[in-house]
Amino acid sequence: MTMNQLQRELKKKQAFQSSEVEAILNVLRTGDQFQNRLGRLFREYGLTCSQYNVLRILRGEGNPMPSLEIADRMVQVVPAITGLIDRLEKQELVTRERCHKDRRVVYVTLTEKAVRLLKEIEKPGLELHEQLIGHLTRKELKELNRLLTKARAAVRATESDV
Amino acid sequence: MTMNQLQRELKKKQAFQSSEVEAILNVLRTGDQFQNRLGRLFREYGLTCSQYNVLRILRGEGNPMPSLEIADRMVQVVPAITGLIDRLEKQELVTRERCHKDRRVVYVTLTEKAVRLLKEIEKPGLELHEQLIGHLTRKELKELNRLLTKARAAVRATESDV
DNA sequence: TGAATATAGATTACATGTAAACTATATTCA
DNA sequence: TGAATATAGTTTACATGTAATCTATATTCA
Repeated sequence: MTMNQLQRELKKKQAFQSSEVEAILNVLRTGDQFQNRLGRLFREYGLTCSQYNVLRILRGEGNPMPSLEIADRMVQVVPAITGLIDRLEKQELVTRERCHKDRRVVYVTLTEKAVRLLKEIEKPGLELHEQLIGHLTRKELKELNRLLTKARAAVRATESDV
Repeated sequence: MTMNQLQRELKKKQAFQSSEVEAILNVLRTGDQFQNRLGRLFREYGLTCSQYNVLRILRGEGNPMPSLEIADRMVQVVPAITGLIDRLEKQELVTRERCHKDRRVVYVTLTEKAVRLLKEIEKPGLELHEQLIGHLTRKELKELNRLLTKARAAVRATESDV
C-alpha cells in the first residue's frame, strides 16, 4: 500500500482525487493545526488569534489606523472587524476615535496595556513558532515559503472568474 | 529593499521576527485564501466548507458513521459536529439513527439527494483545485506535500507540553 | 453486584467569519 | 449646485469553532 501520511491522518480509504486536491487539503490541515495551537497560547493571555492579529498590526504600524485598513490586512471581511474591535475596546486594549476631517472614518489606537500584553506574549510566542516549525532546515523553510507564495498567486486569478 | 511577497501582501513595514514566524504566517494565509475560495464554490450549491467535508467523509466511508467518528476526521471539536449535522439533516442530506446495541451512539447516513449533490459538485470542484494550485509542477507539489507533512509532525509534540 | 469511571453526544455561552442591507458622510460631475 | 455615486463603518442574520458542563448509557473492577 502506498498510503501517505495525510491519508492516514484522515483515515482515508481511497487515494486523493488528484495531487492538487491532496496539496490543498494538506495546506488547509496544516494551517488549521497551527492556528489551533497558536490560539491556545493566546488564550492564556485572554486573546483569540484574530484579536492578537489586530494588536500586532496596530503595533507594527505604530500609529492609529482606520478600522477598514486593519481589516484589509487581515483577510477579513468588513463586518467582522466591528465586533472584533468592540471586544478589544471592552478589554481596554484599544481605543476608538472618530476622525475630524472625515467623519466616516474611525481611528483605532493601541493602549499602553496592550503594548505591555504584547511584550509579555513575545517570548513564549517566538518559542512556540520555533517549536512548531523549527525542525525544518533553513533551506526547507525557504522552499516552503517560496512554494506557498507561488501557490497563492493563482488565488486572485480565480477570483475574477466568478 | 529585500521585502518579500508575503510582507508586501500584509503591508508589513518591518521584517518578520524569524523565518519560522514567516513560514507559519505563510501557511495560515494560504490556507485561509484557499478555504475562502473553495467556500465560495460550495456555497453555490448551498453548502459550507465544513458541510461539504462531512458529506465527503461519509461518501468515502461508504457506510453510516457515528457522529464522533466524523468529527474525529475533521480536525473539529465535538460540540460543533452536532449543529453541523443538524443543518445537514434539515437539508435532507443526511439522516440520523440511534444504534440499537449502544444507545449512546448516533449513526449518520448519506441520503440519495446528497450523493447526487456531490456528483454535481465533483467536476467544478476538481477544476477549481487545479486552477488554484495546478500551476505548480509535479515536483513542486510533491515537495510541498512533503514539507507540510513534516511541518505538522511537530504540532502533536507541542500538545503534550501544555 | 454496584459504585466509580469512561464514552457518545447534546447544550450553553461566547468569539468568529460571511452576506446583505443600512446609515452617514464625501466626492464627482453634469 | 445638487443628484448620482463612492466610501467607512454598522447592523442583522446565520454558520462555524471553542470551552465548559450536562445527560444517558456502557464498562470496569473491587
